Amino acid sequence: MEITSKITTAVQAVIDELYGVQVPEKMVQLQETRAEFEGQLTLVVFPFLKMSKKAPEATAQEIGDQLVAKVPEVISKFNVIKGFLNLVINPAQWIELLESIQQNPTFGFTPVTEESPLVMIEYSSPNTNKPLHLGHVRNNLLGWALANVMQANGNKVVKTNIVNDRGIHICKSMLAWLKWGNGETPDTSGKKGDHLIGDYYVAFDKHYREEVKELVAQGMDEEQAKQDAPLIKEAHEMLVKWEQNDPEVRALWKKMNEWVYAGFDETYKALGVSFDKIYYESETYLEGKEKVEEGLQKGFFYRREDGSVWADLTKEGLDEKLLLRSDGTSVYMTQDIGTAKLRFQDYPIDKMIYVVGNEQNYHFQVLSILLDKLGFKWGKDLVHFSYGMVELPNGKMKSREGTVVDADDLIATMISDARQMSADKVNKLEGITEEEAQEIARIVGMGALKYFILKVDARKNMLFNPEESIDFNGNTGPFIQYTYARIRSILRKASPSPSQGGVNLAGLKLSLSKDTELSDKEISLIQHLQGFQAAVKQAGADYNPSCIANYCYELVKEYNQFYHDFSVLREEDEKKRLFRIALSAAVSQVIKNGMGLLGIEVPERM
RNA sequence: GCCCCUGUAGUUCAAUGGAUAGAACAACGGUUUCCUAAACCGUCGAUCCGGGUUCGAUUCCCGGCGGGGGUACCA
Repeated sequence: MEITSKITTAVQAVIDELYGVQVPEKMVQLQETRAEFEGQLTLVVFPFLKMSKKAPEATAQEIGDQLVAKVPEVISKFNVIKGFLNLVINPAQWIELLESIQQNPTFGFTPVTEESPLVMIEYSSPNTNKPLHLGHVRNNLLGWALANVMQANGNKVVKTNIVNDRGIHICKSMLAWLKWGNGETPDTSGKKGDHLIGDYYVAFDKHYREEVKELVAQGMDEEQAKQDAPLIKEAHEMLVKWEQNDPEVRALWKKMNEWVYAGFDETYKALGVSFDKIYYESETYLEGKEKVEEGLQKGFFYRREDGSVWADLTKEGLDEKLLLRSDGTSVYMTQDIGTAKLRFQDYPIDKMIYVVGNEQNYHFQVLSILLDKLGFKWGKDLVHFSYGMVELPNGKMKSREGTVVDADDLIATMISDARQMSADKVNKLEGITEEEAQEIARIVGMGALKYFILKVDARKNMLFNPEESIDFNGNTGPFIQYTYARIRSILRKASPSPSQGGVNLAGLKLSLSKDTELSDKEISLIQHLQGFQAAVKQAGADYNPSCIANYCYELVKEYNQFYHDFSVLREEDEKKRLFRIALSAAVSQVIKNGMGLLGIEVPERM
């Protein structure tokens, strides 16, 4: 049992004995003691003053006395500062804790069992008319990390993606390609499929705006011109043909979407994300219509004179919401209902999490109510993991204004920057092959990008300045990766024989002496290691992967100080040396697992 | 108009209602015969404004001001 929870229980017992009150666990606030005071754990005694009817200092004193008397882990050197009781823990306890961490490769994780609830996480959900940009990158990284975090908290996780593969936007690209493409393909052009299609989407928009401009010049009202421009009319005709299953349009649609998927797959692979089940809007939107009709029959919704179908949510404090247009075609909401239906058929979902930007907050508020009405048991408690936008120094990213940060470009830049960075440090990695150097650059470059995004609280908007490249120093992914690589280097030297577990020390049993003398820094490190459990739990409870990033950073900072001030392999006292090797091994293991939750790899050397 | 989110050093980010609000970047200064200096140490520097609740407020509540988003036939 970990130390903090042991002490918590002890405090509850002491309060009961002293004051005859059974306090809830939450009232026992144990925090890490600040560095300037002696001790490792601090009890905040203010909540107990009403029971003790004594001054903070006196209350702290008597609780401290009782703890020392009752709990062997607490030694007598406790001190009281105002309302804070600083406890000193028996060093042997820390060594025991370290051993248990080091021998448990899944330390901090709750195992998934047959009985675990099933959580489905939807993320990514791209449109197939343009390549992925930085906003998608944030979505994908968050979705992936969140899935890992949920699994680490003992949930069965199904990762899913709903691809928006139909609609007017696709028709625009198709039309432009027909008009100006000359049969160009990814192969003939050498372009990635999603970029090729994106270029035609841009081309459509360019010509379309020219047409509108001309019509306005001829005296037409701008709104009217936007509707009457020949190109947009043609695109609409194409959409109608698509819905009518026109073979030619469908064939073209299929071909172009395949190009896009091939492009997306490359980007997904580079990002290191994947899905267990992919849904396509073209296959779900009709299901949504059915479900809406069903709701209409049951009287949840109503039809207006023009034929459109609506949900009245004024009782819930919201507005009325359109579910089917007057021409019978479906809207965004209809599709989400249809997708939900299919998902529910496919999986016994206990909880559904949608990773979608915060501009959709209202949409998901409504969706939750509608799904609940339609009888989805998880509808009411669906989680909209609502993340903030990535902003550029000049504001939002806008495709039309050409201010998007392309995902593929960014990835390539990060990797080549990382390569450059390590090339500047020539003496370090001598003897490695070109492939190894490139692989390290990939790991480090992606680590920098991923950490940059994931360390920020997902709910908040974040800023990305393309002028300033993402850092490799300071509070960054490479900082953490570097610490890992240094530890692995130590471990290789400590135990060079593969049969001893030269590369993987996790399974190696180092028998540590309980009476090894420990420094404050070493105890503090063990304490930080223990904190991994809490970080994982909090990340799960709050749906907040940034907890893990912040945790890793704190741990690594602590270790780097230790590394600087103490020698591991050159320590002459064997007890201490073994202890420090074990401590380093445990830190590297927790770094690897923590970064793994974020989808960030760690290199053996860099 | 109405609804939601948000406001912390020059900049980018932290802080379950707890001790003197932490980091990083930038700036300036220091550390290498020593396990990887992508490291370590130091200096400078911040809670938008006004009330309230509390032993204690960056955190919770109310009112301003600033920023972002949504708002019924776009997704």
